[in-house]
Amino acid sequence: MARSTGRETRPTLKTVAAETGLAVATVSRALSDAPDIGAATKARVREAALRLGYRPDRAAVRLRTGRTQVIALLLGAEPTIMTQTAQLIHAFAATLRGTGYHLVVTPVLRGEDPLVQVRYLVETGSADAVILNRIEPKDPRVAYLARHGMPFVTHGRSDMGLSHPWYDFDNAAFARLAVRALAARGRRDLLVVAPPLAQSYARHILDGVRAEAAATGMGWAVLDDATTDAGDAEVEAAVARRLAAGGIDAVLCASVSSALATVAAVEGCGREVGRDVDIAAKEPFALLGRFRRPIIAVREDAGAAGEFLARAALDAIRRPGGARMTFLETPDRTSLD
Amino acid sequence: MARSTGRETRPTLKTVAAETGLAVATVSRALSDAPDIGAATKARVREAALRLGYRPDRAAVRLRTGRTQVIALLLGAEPTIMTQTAQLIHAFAATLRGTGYHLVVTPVLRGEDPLVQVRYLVETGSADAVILNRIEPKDPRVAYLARHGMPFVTHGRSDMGLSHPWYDFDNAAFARLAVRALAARGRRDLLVVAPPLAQSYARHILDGVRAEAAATGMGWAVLDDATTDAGDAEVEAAVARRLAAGGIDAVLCASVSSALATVAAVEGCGREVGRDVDIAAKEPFALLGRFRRPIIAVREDAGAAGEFLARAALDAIRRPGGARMTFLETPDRTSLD
DNA sequence: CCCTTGGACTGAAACGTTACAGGACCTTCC
DNA sequence: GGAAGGTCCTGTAACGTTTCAGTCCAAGGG
Repeated sequence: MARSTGRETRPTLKTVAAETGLAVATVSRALSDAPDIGAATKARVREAALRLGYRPDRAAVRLRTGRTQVIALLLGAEPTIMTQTAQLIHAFAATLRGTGYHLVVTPVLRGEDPLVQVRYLVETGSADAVILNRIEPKDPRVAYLARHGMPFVTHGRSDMGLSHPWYDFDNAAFARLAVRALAARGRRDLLVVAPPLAQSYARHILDGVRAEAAATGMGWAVLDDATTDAGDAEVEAAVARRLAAGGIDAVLCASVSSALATVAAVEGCGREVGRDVDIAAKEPFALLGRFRRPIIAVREDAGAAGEFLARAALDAIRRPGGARMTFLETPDRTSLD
Repeated sequence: MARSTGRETRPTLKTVAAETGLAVATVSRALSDAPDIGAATKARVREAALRLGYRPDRAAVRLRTGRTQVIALLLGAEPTIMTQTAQLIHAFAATLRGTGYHLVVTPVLRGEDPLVQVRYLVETGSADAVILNRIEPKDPRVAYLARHGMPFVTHGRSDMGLSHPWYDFDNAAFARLAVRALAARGRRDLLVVAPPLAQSYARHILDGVRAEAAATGMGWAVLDDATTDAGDAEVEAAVARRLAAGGIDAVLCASVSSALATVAAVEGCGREVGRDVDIAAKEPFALLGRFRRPIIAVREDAGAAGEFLARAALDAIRRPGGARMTFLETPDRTSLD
């Protein structure tokens, strides 16, 4: 029974102008709180706008001012476990509610040049700011966006010496917590399953491990770079080799998937998680930690990242030049679940 | 060193018109392949547009035509495990790439009237179509969108007798697969941990259980509605009570979180998963299945949902009235991992 | 030879805003 | 009394499209 009610046109500035007997320009300036409009007039206009249910037309504003009121979030091609992403998107969008900004999400297609998205955004000017969800070691998108003066914020810190707001999980703190927990269980020989060392976050993990290992007297070794970049099967095989070689009673994993691969490796060698070997891992939900509790889980709060990045993006838009000089500190939300 | 290069204005219809010596209107009509433009002219215009890198201004198109080129995805308040959501968003956005449509994501804020989002979208006309990610039993948003003639598509089927495209995981097939697998392991007495029966998908699960239980001679019971709607702790307690009462050797769970709660309950009673009790659950990743393999996991492919919903939304936009009459069938992507 | 027909193109208006250059009108001050 | 300066408001011109109503010209029919 959805009947379209003929003349059901939504109110514009013109409607409000007619209602108040003022000029369209006056109404516009009154609503944007311009200095040269009388207080009484402003109040009158605001009342009428509210009463009529006036809402500025985004397309018209965008056409006239060039401001898109859009923040674009660029997703990676295909992360293994995507709960962080969902949490991040959710928190990001929630933070944007009520600010007048909309969140547009775009993924990199597999096999696609990662620059096409940012080029599109810059060339068509279809966003006021860009969020790069995950950045690669020498991510060309960072340089491109900086060069073209597009405000942007990254999840993960950039290694390119550019100053822009970023948010990063405190990987060093994660590693310290994990090592401490493993040491508390009496473990003495740690294997670190980290991403390739070229990635800055791998270095932060190692910094944390180094510090806490020294403090607790734990011995440690890192799994070969090449293998950890490959699939879970590679990781499982590599870990199994190390275990077979002996002298390992603890493993620290940077992701849920490598933790699961490690579990498989441990069991493949006929050992038992929690008895012969302890595993510590980073994960977004209390998933591993709840499961029979054999894995020590450190929670990565992607919601905090989303909220932080949203605020940073709004900031970057509002202060086009200056604010981009500030490095924003990583809030330490790391906690042992 | 980001220097703004003075006159760096992007090409418009006017630019192309000047280049080709034609009128702006002609260029516009040529590019939109209107019938009353000569073939030679069209070719000439297209060549020039391509060469100059012309891209229509979305704001201008939107202002003029009312078409927003936006599809809005409405997220629920705060799902427990959000990997499905990420997968869905990813696939959805990927499918939209190259269609000219952008994906805007909005969450319901906690405690907020679920209608405010759809009202906003309808009143400001800021989307051409809406996707409701998860719908409630008598979701008021469905009625609202239908009443206001906004094209929409739902994830999960609606129980309101309205015809619109939807996508749903085949819960009956999931239940059949799960029961069959449990029966194959020699289990005889099943407890079904499902969402409140008012939700249509719970009914589909029970349909599947009923059919396969009859076929395999499995006995079964459903966990109290009220408790499954509550948190994981409630579920754990309720399952523990049932287990203590005896006669249960299998549990079927509709979600990862309830599966984990069930594991906790089983262990809390001093029993062992895989030995005394088998658990089957639905999950988006091969997570539970890989973990020591005590849980029978049925994979829910949210990526397929995202792709399907994106196509359905585009369809609904293109054929405003007609296509909305067709119910779209659920592709059976259910598989045992 | 004129009139119609149709094909190929054009001019101008409109979509809803914002920004710029004024224009009333009232004080204030010399 | 008139100039100067404020305050508060208005008209108009864009922004880049699409669309509607023509215009122009060649071909074809009578």
